[in-house]
Amino acid sequence: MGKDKWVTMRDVADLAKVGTITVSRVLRTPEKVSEAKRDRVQRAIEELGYVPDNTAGALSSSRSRVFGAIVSTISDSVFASTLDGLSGTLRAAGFELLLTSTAYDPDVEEDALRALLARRPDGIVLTSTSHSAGTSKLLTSLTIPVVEIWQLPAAPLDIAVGFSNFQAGFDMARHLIGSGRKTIAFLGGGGLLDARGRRRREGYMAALHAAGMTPVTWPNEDQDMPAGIELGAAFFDHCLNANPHTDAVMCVSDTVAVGVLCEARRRNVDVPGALAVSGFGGFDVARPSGFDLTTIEVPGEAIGVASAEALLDPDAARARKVIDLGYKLVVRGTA
Amino acid sequence: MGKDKWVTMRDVADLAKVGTITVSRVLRTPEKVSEAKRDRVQRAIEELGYVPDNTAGALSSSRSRVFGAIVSTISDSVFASTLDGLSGTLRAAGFELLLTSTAYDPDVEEDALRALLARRPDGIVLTSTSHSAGTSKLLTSLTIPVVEIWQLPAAPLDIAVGFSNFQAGFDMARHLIGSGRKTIAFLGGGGLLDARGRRRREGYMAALHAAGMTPVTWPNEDQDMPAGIELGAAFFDHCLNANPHTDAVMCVSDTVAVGVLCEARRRNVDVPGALAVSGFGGFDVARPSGFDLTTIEVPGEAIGVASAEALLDPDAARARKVIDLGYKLVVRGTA
DNA sequence: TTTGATTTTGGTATCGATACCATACTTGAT
DNA sequence: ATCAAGTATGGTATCGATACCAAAATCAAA
Repeated sequence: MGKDKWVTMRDVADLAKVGTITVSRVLRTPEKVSEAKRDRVQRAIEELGYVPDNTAGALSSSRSRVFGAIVSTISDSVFASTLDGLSGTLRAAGFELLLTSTAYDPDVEEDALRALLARRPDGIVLTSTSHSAGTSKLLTSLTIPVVEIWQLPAAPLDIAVGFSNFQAGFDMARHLIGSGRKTIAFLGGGGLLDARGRRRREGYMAALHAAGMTPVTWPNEDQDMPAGIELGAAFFDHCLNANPHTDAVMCVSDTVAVGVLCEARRRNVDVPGALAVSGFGGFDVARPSGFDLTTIEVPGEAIGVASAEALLDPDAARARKVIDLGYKLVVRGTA
Repeated sequence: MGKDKWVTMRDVADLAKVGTITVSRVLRTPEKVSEAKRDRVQRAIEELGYVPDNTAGALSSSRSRVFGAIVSTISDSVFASTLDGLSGTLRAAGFELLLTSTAYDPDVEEDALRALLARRPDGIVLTSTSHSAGTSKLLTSLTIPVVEIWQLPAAPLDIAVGFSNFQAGFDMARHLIGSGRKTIAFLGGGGLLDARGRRRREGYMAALHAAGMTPVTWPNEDQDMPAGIELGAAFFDHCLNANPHTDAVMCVSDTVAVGVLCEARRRNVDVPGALAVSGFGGFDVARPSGFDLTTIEVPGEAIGVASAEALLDPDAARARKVIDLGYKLVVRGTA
C-alpha cells in the first residue's frame, strides 16, 4: 500500500478529458498530439502536480532509463570526476545513474551486480577488470551494453573506455630515463587491489628493462601499507635509505607524490636536483600553482562522458570496441 | 519489447512446481516456506539463473527499495566519503542509491528532483539548503523521508544530519585569537554557491566581532575566483600584500590551505611563526605526515552512515529531527 | 477420531504506465 | 460532393511482481 496516493496518469487524463495514452504521448512524443489537447494535458499536469511513475513505465516498456555503475570506491577522487561526467551526461539525456561501491571486494561485486540487474538497467559501467566466475557468467549473458572504464582490457567484455595504464607508466619511465636519471624507483602500485596502478608499474618495469636498468619497487607485496600522502613520506625510510643513489621516484599517484615532496622539503632534499618526482592523475594537487608536479594527466571526466555516450549509443561504441582516450605527460618542475 | 527474455518468477515457479507467490516468499520471507519447497525453489532459481525484477516489485508493493541523492558535485572529496558511507550502508540493507549531481545549479536541482521522484524512491538525501520555490513545494508534499546533510538548517524540511558550519568557523577563529594572532583573514567561502563555506565564514566573522577585531575576507563577491590550491596561492597577492600585518589565515578548505602553505614556502614565509594557517575538512592532505595542517576534522563518512540509518528508520530519526555529528578541531603544526 | 487452531499454499486482482491495434477525424485531390 | 491517404485518439491487453483473501494441509488437544 502506498503511504499516500500519487497522482496517476489516469487522474491527469480525466481532468484533461483525454485518454491516458494521450497523456503518455504528451510526455514522450508531444509532436504527435494536437496543440489543443497538448495544452489541456499540460495544464492538467501542472494543476495536479503530476510526476510520472517510471517504475510502471519501465515494466511495460522494458526500458528502465537507468544505468548502473559499480565502482570500487567513490572516495577516490579520480573516479569522482568520471562519475560527475557520467551522471551529468546521462541526466542530460533523461537517464539516471544507479551507483554502487564494492569497497574493492570481489564478493561484494557479484552481489552488487545482482542487485543492479534486479533493477533492469539499460546498461552497466564497471571500474574493475578482474571479475569472479559468477560475475563473468552474469555479465556475458547480458544483452545490455557493458562498459569497462579506466583501463583497456586485452579482451573487453563488450565496450571499454579508458587509456593504457601500462603505456602511461612506460612513457613516464622513458621520460625520466631520457632526462638522465640513473636510479629510478617506483612507489606504490603493489597492492593486489589496484589493477590500474599495477599496470602502470608494469609499464615502468618494462621501460627499465628495455634500458638495461634495474627496477626498484616498493612496497611489493600487498603488505597493507598506508596509502596516499603517508606512503610518500614512508618512502624515504624504506627506499631511499636503502639505496642512497636513488635519484628519481615515480609515484603511483599524485597524492603519493605530494607525500614525497613534503618529506623531501622537510629533509632538505633538493627536488628536482637530487631527486626527481613524478605523479599520476593530474587532479587538484598536481596543478601548476600547487606543487608544480610532473605528472600524467588523465581525462577523468572525459572518460565519464565517453562512457555515457557509449551507453546511450551502444552500437556505435561497439563498432569501436575499445575507446582509447589517451593521457598527457605533463612535464613541470619536479622531474 | 524486451531485447531478450529474462527468466521470470513464473518460470521458476513452474520448474519448482509451486505457485509464483511461493517463489516470492522464498526470496523475501524464507522462514514462512516449508523447507522442502524452499529447496526446490532455490534449486530452480539457481538452475535458471533467475534475477528478480525489482521494477515490477516496486510497482506492486509501491516500495522501490531505492533511495535518491542529489549532490552538488561528486568531485568534491568531502561528499565522496559521505556517499561511500551512504551507499555502503544502504546496500548492506538491500537498498540502492540513485545518484544525481546538479553542478550547483538550482534549476537543475528541480529537474533532478522530478527525475528522482519519477523513480518513486523510498527516501531522498539532499546536500543543498537553498531550494527553488518549485523544489520546496515538491519536497513538502512528500511523505517519504527527506534528509538534508552536511549542515544543520534552522528549520529542517524533515531530517537533518550534519554539524554546525557556523560553530566550526567560530571555534577555529576563537582558537586563533586565543593563540595570540592579531590580524586574522578568512580565505574563500565568498561564493554564493557554497552555502556551507559561507556559514563557516559567518562563524569566523562573529568570533572576530565578539573579540573586537576586524574581519578581513577574500574574495568577497562571487567573482569566479580559482578554487582549491590556486586560490591559496593567489591569496598572497591580493590579501597579504594589501595588509602585511596579517599573521593568520583561516581557509575555507584544506585544499585552499595547502595552496597557502605551498606559496608560503616558496616565499620563505615562516609558518606558523609569521603566519598561522588553518584548514577545514580533515581529509587526505591534512593528515599528520602530509602538511601537519591545523584543521577542522569533519565526520564525512559518518554523515553518510547516519543518513542511511535515518532513511532506513525515519521514525526514529524524525524523533530527533536534527542529528548533530559534531566536528573536531585538530591543532597541529600550522596554527 | 474429531475438532479447532495454526501454518502453508495458491488464485486472482492490482500497481501505473506503454504497445498494439482499431477507429474517428482531417486534409487534399478529383 | 466523394474518396483515398494520412493523422489524431482511445480501448484493451500486457509487463512481472506483490497484496489480499481463501483454501488446503498440518498439528495439537480433547
